[in-house]
Amino acid sequence: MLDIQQLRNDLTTVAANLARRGFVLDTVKFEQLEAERKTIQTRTQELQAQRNANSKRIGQAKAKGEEVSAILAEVATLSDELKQLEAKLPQVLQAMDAFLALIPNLPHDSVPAGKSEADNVEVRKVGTIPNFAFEVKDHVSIGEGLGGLDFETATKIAGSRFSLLTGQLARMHRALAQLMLDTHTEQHGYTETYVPYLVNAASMRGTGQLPKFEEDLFKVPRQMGDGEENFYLIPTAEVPVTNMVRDEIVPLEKLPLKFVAHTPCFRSEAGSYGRDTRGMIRQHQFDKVELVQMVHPDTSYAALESLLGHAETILHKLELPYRVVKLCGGDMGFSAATTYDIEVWLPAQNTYREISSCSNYEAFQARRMQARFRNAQGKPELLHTLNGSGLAVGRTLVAVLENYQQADGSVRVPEVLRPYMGGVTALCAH
RNA sequence: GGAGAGGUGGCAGAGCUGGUUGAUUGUACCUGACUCGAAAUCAGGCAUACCGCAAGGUAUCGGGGGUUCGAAUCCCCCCCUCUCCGCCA
Repeated sequence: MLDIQQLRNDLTTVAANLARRGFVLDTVKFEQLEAERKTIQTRTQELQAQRNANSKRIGQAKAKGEEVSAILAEVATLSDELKQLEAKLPQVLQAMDAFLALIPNLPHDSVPAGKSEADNVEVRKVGTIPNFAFEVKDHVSIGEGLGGLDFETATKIAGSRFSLLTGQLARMHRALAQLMLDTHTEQHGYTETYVPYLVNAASMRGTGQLPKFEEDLFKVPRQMGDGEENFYLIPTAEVPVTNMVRDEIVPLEKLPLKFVAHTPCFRSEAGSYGRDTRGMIRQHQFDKVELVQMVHPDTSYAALESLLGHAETILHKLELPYRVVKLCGGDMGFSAATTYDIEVWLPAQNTYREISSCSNYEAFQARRMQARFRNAQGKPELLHTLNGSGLAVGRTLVAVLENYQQADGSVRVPEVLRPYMGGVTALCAH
């Protein structure tokens, strides 16, 4: 959610900035809503003031035992118009709210111009792309060859876009998550958290998934008293973790807050039919270790760089080649002001694929959530929120399988992972 | 699932026989006085959002609806928390 003051004060600049990410702001509609709101609100408050004053007089008169019917008659003349306006005002305010809720965040000045993935800017390349003296296989062939990756059975159990890991692959998957959690808690100062995987609509609104992206979410209907309300399966741990501070005022000395959570993520992947249908790149369910920070506004860009570094550390440790790209305006997510993607090298695809996305949301989420801190002057002020994958566990497994594959179909276990896998040095078919 | 208690400002905690109560008080916090300095003490300030150049106004006492000229206070529905019983990984 953008600051409505900013829209009121400098609509053309806001519109121009939003255009940088390919969003066309309907300024006419905004001004219409704003004008309507203003007249109705002003008039309503005027009438309310009159009514309140009269009511007060009635109270005082009654206390003295005086006659009040004259004042009552006076109040009665207000009530019709007031009732109408009081009914209308919330409608206008809601319309404005709905309008604001669909406006994406303003891109930071440093965000490159561009429309799509193709316009993203490479920040750095790290590691050496491996040369294979044999024909590389993709993770599906490798996994099925090893016997631990079974899409057929997953499809029987659930459907397409699910996977089933068994034995040594399941263990490696777990080992990767452990490595990530241990690294972030022990070396990067994050607090480990265990969170709900089903959340309410208010939380989804807080981080920006609702109202605009409901079709991307899995919904779980739930009987609530007379009506029905939904639970939503989390598409990322960002949602429950960031919402920890919703409607909170964090004491200044507690900042920055840094949390890490390992959770499954559920995405309906509506609209991505036909994309990445082979393998475990794009699934309805996948595990991710997520880094979340809530920080003082002055430090959020420094925090973004360090958070990005924390995610990169995992790839260093696993010795996987990757690159960092800065997303252009047109490729950024709805709520982000700046996003870096980390893309890992996948030999079978002969390209880099996203394995992490690290963003600074500035106050965009905090404003929706009313997540604040008490500043040095003692006044509540909006926090800045950030998050990034550190990393997507399933895709990391894919990257390890493909980058560490050997001619005989076995897969070497990265050095750092071995302590988490009982000292096993290679995965072999048996 | 059954029975009861409760949800008020950063925190604690009044008010709840409807009227000058946006809300007593304590505490925390800020400013000033005193002090070499601090503590203690004293004086003042101290919720949020919105409208307004300002004066000032409006809204908000878990959420929603209702009664009323007027609701933190009365009525209805819902959510949440706590205690006891039952059930259960």
